[in-house]
Amino acid sequence: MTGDTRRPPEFSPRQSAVLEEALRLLVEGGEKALTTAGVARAANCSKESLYKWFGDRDGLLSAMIAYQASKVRTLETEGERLSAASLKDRLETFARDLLEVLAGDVSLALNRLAIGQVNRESARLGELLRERGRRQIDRRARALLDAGQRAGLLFLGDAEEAYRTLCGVIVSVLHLRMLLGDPPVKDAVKRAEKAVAAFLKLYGTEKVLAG
Amino acid sequence: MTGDTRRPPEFSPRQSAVLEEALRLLVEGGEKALTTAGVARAANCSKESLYKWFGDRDGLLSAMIAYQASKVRTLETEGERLSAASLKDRLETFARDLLEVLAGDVSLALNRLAIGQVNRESARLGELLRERGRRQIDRRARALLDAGQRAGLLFLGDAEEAYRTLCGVIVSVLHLRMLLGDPPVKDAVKRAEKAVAAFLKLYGTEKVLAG
DNA sequence: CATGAACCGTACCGTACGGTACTTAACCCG
DNA sequence: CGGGTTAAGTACCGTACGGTACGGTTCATG
Repeated sequence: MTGDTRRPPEFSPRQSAVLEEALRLLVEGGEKALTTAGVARAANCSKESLYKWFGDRDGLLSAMIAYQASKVRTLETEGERLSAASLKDRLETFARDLLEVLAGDVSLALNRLAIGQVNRESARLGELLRERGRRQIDRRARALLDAGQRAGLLFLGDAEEAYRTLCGVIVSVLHLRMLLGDPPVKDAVKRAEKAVAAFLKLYGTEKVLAG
Repeated sequence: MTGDTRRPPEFSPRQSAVLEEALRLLVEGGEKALTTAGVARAANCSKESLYKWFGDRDGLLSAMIAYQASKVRTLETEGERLSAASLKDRLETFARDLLEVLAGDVSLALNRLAIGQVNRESARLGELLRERGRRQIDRRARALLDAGQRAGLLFLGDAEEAYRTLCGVIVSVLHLRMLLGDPPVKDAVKRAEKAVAAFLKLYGTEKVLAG
C-alpha cells in the first residue's frame, strides 16, 4: 500500500490538495493572505478539518514546508567516472538548479514566511526549512565535490569551506535581493557558467585548468 | 546635483529616541512585538503622536529603516595609492565590516521585517532597505575595486560581476541561514581573510599574486 | 434502510491590533 | 497672568483573525 513512488505518504491526497492550495495562496498574497478561513475557502474544506489534520496554524505551515520539500527531486549523481568536462557540466547543472530553486516563487514565499516567523521565540519553521530544504542540495553538492576530488580534478582544502564558496559564488547576494522583492535572476545559464568557472579556478587542479 | 547623499536631520531628537526604542522592540520580539501601543508605551509617548509623526504603522517602519540607515558610517576610502598589501588589507576590512553589518541583530531584524512585508502588494520596505542599506556598501566596494584596478593590482573583466563575486565569496550562504534563525557567524576575521584570498586568486594580477 | 463516520459550511467567540477621539498636563510667549 | 500649542494618557471603535461548536450532507457498511 505504502510502496508507491514515495516513502510513507505523509499526507493523504485530500490533504495534499489542501496544502497545494495553501501554497498557492501564500505565493500570491504572502503570509497575510494565508488565513485559516482563506485556506478552507480556497480548498473547499472546513476549518474544522484543517484543525483536525494539522493541529493549528503553525502545524499547517510546517506541513506546507514538509509537503513542498517532499516534491523536490533529489537527482542523486551516482557512479560514472568524472572527466574534466563532465565535472564542469555537472557543476553547471547544479548551479542552474540551485538558482532555479532559490528563485522559484514557492521557495521564496516559504522562505519569507519562515523568516518572518523566526523571532517568535521558536524558530521552528526556520529550522525546518534549513533542514528539509537544504539537506537535499547539500548532499548533492558534497557528493559532486567529493567525486571531483576522488577523480583528481579538484583539491579541496576544507570541504565545508569549498562547498560554501561554491554556493556563494553561484548565489552571490541575489537571494536576499529576491527575498526583498527584486525581480528574479535573468540569464541563469550564463551566471551558472561564470560561477563554475570561478569555482574551478579556485579549486581545480592542473588537470582541470589545462582542459 | 540633485543626488544629495546626506539629507538634513530627518528626525527630531524625540523622534529618534522613539525610533530607537522601536528598533529595540523589533530586535527583541520581532514584528509581532512591534505594535503601535507597545512602541508608545516603551517610548513613553502617545499613540496619537506616533500617528502624527509617522502617518501610520507603515510610515513608522519606513522611518525605522531610514533612521537605522542614517547611522551607518560611510567610510569612503579615498585617495592613497594602493599597494598589494594595502589592497588586501582594505579588502579584508571591507569583508569584516560586511559580515558584521549583515550579522548585526538590528540588520537581521529589519531585513526580516522587510522580507515579511514584501508580498503586501507594495514592496516599499524592501525597496527602501535595498536602496538605503545597500548603496553605502556598494559604493565603498566599487570604489575599492576600481582603485585596485587603477593601481594594476586587479583585473576585473566585468566590474559588476566582480563585485557580486566578492560579496558572494564573503557572505556565502550565511545570510539566509542567519535570517532563518541560525546563530551568527563566528570567526569573522578568518572567514574574511579566506574570502579575500579567494577573490584575489580570481581577480588579482601577477603583481598581487606574487606579493 | 438504519447507523455511524467523515466532512463541509457557517455561525460564533474571544482577543488583539490599527487607528481615532477626547481629556489632561506641561510648556512657551506676549 | 492667560491663551495657545504640544503631547501624554486613556478610552474607545471597527475589524480581522485563530480557534471552536454545531447542524446538515455525503457515503460506506451491515
